[in-house]
Amino acid sequence: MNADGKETEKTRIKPRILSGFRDFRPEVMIPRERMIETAKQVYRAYGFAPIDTPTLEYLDILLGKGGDESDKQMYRFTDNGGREVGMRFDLTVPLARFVAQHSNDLGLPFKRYHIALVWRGERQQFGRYREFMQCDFDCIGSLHVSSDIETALVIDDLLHSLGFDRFTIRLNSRQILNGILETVGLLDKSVAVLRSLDKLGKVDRTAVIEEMEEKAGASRTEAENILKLADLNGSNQQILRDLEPMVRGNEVGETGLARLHAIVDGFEAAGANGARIKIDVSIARGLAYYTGAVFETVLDDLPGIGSVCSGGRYDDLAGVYTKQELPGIGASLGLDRLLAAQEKLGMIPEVQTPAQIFIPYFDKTGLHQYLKLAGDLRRAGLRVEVYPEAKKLGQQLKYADRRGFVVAIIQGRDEFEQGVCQVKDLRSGDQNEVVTDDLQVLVQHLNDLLSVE
RNA sequence: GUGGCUGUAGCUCAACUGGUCAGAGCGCUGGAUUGUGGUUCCAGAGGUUGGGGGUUCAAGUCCCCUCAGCCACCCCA
Repeated sequence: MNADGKETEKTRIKPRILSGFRDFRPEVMIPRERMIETAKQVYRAYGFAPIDTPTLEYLDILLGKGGDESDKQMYRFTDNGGREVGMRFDLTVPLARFVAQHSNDLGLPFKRYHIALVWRGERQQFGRYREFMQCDFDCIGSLHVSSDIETALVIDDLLHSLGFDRFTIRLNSRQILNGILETVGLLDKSVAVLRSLDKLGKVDRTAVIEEMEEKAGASRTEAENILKLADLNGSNQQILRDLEPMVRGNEVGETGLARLHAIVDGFEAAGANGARIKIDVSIARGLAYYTGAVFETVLDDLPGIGSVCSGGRYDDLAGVYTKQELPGIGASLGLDRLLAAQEKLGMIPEVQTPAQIFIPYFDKTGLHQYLKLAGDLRRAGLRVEVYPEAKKLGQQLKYADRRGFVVAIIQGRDEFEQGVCQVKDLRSGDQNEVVTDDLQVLVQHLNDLLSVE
């Protein structure tokens, strides 16, 4: 303000953020952190160990690993030292570099999880952003189908632990697809063919055939033969039976079929719900490096959001970085898509505070006692906030209510004199007087209240 | 990256064919005799109509550019 009482002329920068990038307020960050924490717990439960890698890598490390598209979508620039660098667009390529660089120290098989941001210069859409978080888990160094089964189990476990009940893990095998393409004579066009095949869910049959003719140079008969795959229907066992004649005599195809069988059987044998996994021969996954099983997970209630957890097996993760052959399998949880889904499905409670217990700063002279009580309760494992000002009690309770605190502990002059406190359940409004000289009693009472959902 | 639709207070929206059109509800802040929230009542703050330019006597309302959001393609978490 100047002498006239008017605001001084000043060039203000309008606060704004880049398209496709986001700010996170507490009410979205709280469920976000919870989801990350849940994913970590699941990964750890299977023995996956955490790693991290730089967001920036030398450009040649990243280029050409995920196909032309990922090259195009990659954020890249020349750094201040004149180096060509890129921001990672997934966590698999950095993993490859990481394992190639440290394989001597890591030992195989190596199981890791990696939760971090990745960047893709793509148009934003619902559930799709330019900066988003991936939660990868991979097992490097084993060819055994056991890790394929485990991958399916982890996906199942993840979705379950995140509170989703209605979802389908779609399973397919690149080996089967390649086997069939080989017998048809289109193996060299596999990428284009599979890309078209992948669209079957969205586009109609004739459009897919036309695209195969156009982009992959397939004949109409060849295209139609491939599309027979999509006609396969029914139970997993039924599809497996139907596939058998289609791959017979082709080594790759037969191997793929046998492995698919083993995954389905192993999934159920481990105690998971077999109905949750569904062989779908039309899913191919765009990524070029998959060579075996491929997974894709769709929420039954929100299929439009796309896959929320996908991955697959690759023979040679790090061939461009090292002579050592490193086969592996893994998948990536789409945290941002799942959060968008939870939001849309009303699975996210509106809470703006991570604390449960609220202590109003009620009696002006009681600050030390409030702080002491809060400290005691925190040491007992509770999350507690003391209001920072001695405002009117009603206003403080209003604040607590809005933020979503569960319990308020009210103490004024009377309570201090009597050695008690009022424990108020902010959801029901019920209030009980509890003695404060025995902390255990109070903590027990609070835990009882908090355990009620 | 390409194409389409949209853009008014923090949020959801209103304002006839360009002319008191800058509003409502919710939210927010404060109050309704000094120890109790989520109900009610009162008051207040808050927008140069995303930004810039143009047409016009006059634009939120028409045109262009730009930014952002949504949708489709591409691709994918």
